[in-house]
Amino acid sequence: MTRRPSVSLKTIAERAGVSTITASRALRGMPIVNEKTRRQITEIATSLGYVPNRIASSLRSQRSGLIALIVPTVAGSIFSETVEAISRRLVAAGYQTIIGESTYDIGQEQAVLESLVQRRPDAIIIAGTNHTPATRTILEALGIPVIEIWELTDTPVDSVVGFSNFHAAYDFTRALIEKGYRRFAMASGPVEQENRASLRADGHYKALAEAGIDPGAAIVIPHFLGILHSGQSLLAFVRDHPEIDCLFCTNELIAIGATVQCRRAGIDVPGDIAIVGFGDVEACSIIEPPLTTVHINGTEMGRNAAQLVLDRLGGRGAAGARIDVRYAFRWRGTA
Amino acid sequence: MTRRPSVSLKTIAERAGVSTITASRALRGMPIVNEKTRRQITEIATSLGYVPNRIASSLRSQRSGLIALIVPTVAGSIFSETVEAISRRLVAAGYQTIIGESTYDIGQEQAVLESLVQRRPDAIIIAGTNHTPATRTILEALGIPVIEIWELTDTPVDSVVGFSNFHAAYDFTRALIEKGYRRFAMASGPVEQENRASLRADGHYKALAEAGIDPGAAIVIPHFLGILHSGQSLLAFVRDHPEIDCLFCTNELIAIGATVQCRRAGIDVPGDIAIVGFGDVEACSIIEPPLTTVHINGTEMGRNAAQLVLDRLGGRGAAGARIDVRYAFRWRGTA
DNA sequence: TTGTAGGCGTTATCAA
DNA sequence: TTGATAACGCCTACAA
Repeated sequence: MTRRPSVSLKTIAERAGVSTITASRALRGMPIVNEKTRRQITEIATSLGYVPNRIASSLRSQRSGLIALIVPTVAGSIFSETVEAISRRLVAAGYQTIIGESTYDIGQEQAVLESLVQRRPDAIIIAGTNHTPATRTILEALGIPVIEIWELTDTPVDSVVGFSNFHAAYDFTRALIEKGYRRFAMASGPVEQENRASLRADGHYKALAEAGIDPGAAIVIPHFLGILHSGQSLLAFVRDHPEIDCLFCTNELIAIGATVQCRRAGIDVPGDIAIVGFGDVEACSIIEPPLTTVHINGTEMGRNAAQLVLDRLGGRGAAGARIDVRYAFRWRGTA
Repeated sequence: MTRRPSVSLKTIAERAGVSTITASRALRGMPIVNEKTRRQITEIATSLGYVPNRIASSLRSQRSGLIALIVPTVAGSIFSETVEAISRRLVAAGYQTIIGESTYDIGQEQAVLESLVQRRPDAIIIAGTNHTPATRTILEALGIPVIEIWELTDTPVDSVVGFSNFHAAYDFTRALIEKGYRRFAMASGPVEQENRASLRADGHYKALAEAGIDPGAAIVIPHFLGILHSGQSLLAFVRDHPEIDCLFCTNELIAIGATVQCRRAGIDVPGDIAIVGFGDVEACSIIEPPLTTVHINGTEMGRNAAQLVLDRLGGRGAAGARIDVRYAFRWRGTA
């Protein structure tokens, strides 16, 4: 670990006999620099192992090259497709994403935002459309592109890329009713703060109410419980409610856990009980039987969000964009 | 999007009738500041919506509060446990991780490193111990803590937290031989650059050679193919090699794909063929039958790596740490 | 307990 | 095509 006397533009400029600004221009590939000069400067920079200081650059240019991304969690694969898609595209354009986790809590979301904002990101991508008033104030005051994702709204802070969780659940439930299911129960993550789980629950219940069907029992599964542990709770729940013919889960991890544990306990899915999820991570397709669920295109959301950011930062496009990536039902083996 | 005339320490200091350095000290909670003064400054800062500029702070203090983390990919859940554990711990200590993806390529790893290093991270955590010479040079010249993870080595750049991929595969294969398997084949991701797949393959083959067992056929599955697609290739491979009694996979995703597709094709696992994986993502436990595999503790690696970083940055601990998180066999249903 | 002076490394701006 | 100057916002070092 050699503590190298760090080489800066000044060092290079001195050796090349030019001013620092010329060295800067040369290394940034600005065309106004004489080719011979540039070559010489580049060579010196290389031989000295020069590493540009993006911190200084950010401070002076007022552009950090950072994009803040806030999601509930990066664990568990639900959001990781989106995160991956966003990072890939932004990295290709020379940006670095900095990720914050709200842990499904808008208070924590605000704390995370306040922390990320100190690094002066050039844009923000944030999951969800329901935030604390303070969060909204901050987002609006920032004066940078803000893209909300994983939901739609008519009153975004700026732009939004997502789908209607409410309508997806509503439509899906209607389709299930049409299939003949009548005795529903719901399994969900914590329903609060107008989060995705609550919007999905609302859509589900609305469809049931319209059809005059009893909402049935409900069970709440804590976040981060793990698929098989969730499944154990759900198995107990299902056993306590033998009348259920369709267990509606507001996320796919819960549904996978329920399916696997019911099967292992000798309950026939979908024979004895149908189980459906919401969201379509890869694990949905590998269990037996594969899960019937609502497919959400996390990658497409990520790509669109990143593209919006790039457009805005490139001076193209305006605030107020609204992209609906829709959803699709995957009728597989569990219903 | 109000373009607020940004409020800096200077603004606050002026309103409070103190110098900027006093405002700085007050807001950083330095105890030497008079309590009354601090309260006043804090109030002004809050009312003005002051957001500290970490870029300026980083530049002046020479500490960015950034930890660079380089992994092959964050998709696919293999490394996400580790990433998650690292981020959680570092965030709690006030650091932000910036992630780079090497896409399983040491050339790309170098490119990513060169990019991240421009942001002057306070430490680096990097997966793997085999790097390009240039990468190693850069890491050594940086003069900051460097933690290599997901492998062990006697010649780390600095410190290392991992396990021996070679020995894990070697031991696992010996255990499989003891179980009675004799006709092996191997399925692996690209084997190159002394990566984890190649180290695991080496360990496997060494154990076979010592037992005088034929290495058998081998198939390479490209990265990022997807579990079920990989499984299709593997199903075809298995059908072409009916003599195999144990398919040794160098990662668990491949093994899951093989198991699922074989089962669906009516091949009995483990009756007709045993299938084993390496690594233990959650998906291993939800398939039928659940996968026999080598359990790797990604979370523990992450926690340890993060802790090493914090110790070093806190002035505790020294370079040269070596933490072996070991591995364990999980005998489940596929072998 | 508070303040002065200056610089971290880069780039915007204006001038030549 | 190149350069001089200054400034981005903060914090280190030293002084009072």
